[in-house]
Amino acid sequence: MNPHFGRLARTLHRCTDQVMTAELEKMELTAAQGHIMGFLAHTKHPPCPRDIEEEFHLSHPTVSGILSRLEQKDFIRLETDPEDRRVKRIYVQPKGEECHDRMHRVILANELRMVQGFTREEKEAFVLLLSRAIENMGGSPCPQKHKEEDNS
Amino acid sequence: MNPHFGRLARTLHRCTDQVMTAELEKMELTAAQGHIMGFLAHTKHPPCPRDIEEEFHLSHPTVSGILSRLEQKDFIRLETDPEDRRVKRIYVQPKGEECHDRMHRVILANELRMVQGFTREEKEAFVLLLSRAIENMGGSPCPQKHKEEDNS
DNA sequence: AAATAATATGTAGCACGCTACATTTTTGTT
DNA sequence: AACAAAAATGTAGCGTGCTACATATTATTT
Repeated sequence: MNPHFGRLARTLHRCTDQVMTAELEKMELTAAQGHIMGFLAHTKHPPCPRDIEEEFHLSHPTVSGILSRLEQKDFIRLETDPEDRRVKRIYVQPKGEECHDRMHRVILANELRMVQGFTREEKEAFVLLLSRAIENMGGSPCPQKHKEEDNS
Repeated sequence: MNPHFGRLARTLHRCTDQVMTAELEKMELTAAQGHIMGFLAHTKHPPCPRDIEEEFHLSHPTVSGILSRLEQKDFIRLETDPEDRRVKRIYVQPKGEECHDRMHRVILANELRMVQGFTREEKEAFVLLLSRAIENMGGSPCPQKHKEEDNS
């Protein structure tokens, strides 16, 4: 019998995604946008789209789309870096700052809800099993770009 | 410090999805389409789109889209049920039958790959943890309708 | 210095997931 | 029988994910 791990992973993802999106609706944010805003809350130096790609293992067109929607809604502003005119810097706007706290609470609440009733050992096991499964499936969907290796 | 269960679930889903899609490419199928073809291989009575929705916990427009793409590519044929003209019956076409074996092998291979190196206990634990997490997040993204009696 | 490679981003086009609304057909009520 | 509710599917529109190709800028080689 096959336990359909793939299907379980997909279902879990979609459940959390929809719960999250529903809770963020009042903030005019989707789950994907919310996660990125959550990440932006902790960064000191304004990151570039590339940083988001690596943090979330997303392709650059995906990141590009989410960021431009966030910019349209005035959560962030994108500006070309004068130091290196290839990269754009992501500046969180006042509207973005305002939602950081709620954002964080929603993300945390969802994490807690997901492993509700799990013992500490089960949580740890879950993380490990998920990570190993991800590793088995090739790690990251979008290939790591410049991983500097020692080619002697 | 949160272990980002949500992010792990999403990453795992996307990894498996992409691996699967890559392997099915030569069959002109995507992962989503392949899973549905795999399901159709086991059904005796021609199912309706509604059955797919429940089996995979998908919304009906999603199923509708995938099925029409499968029909366009001649893997299946959709026909109105004369008994109840609201429902459509899904008939697997020759082209669909042909790929069942390969389909099955690819799905199985991916399941095995995902839990490669897992002990039997770990696999069982993984299924349980995933299922419990899904349950915590509300079970199924699309609300279960009503269960149907088996009268065949 | 000029050509080439690498890097960051933009755009087009598609699959798939959703909600919301519309349509058709059956079923249930009155 | 007429009307309303339920059920299955269709359609529109959007967000998110991808690949493939294009562009701009910087870094490297020659």
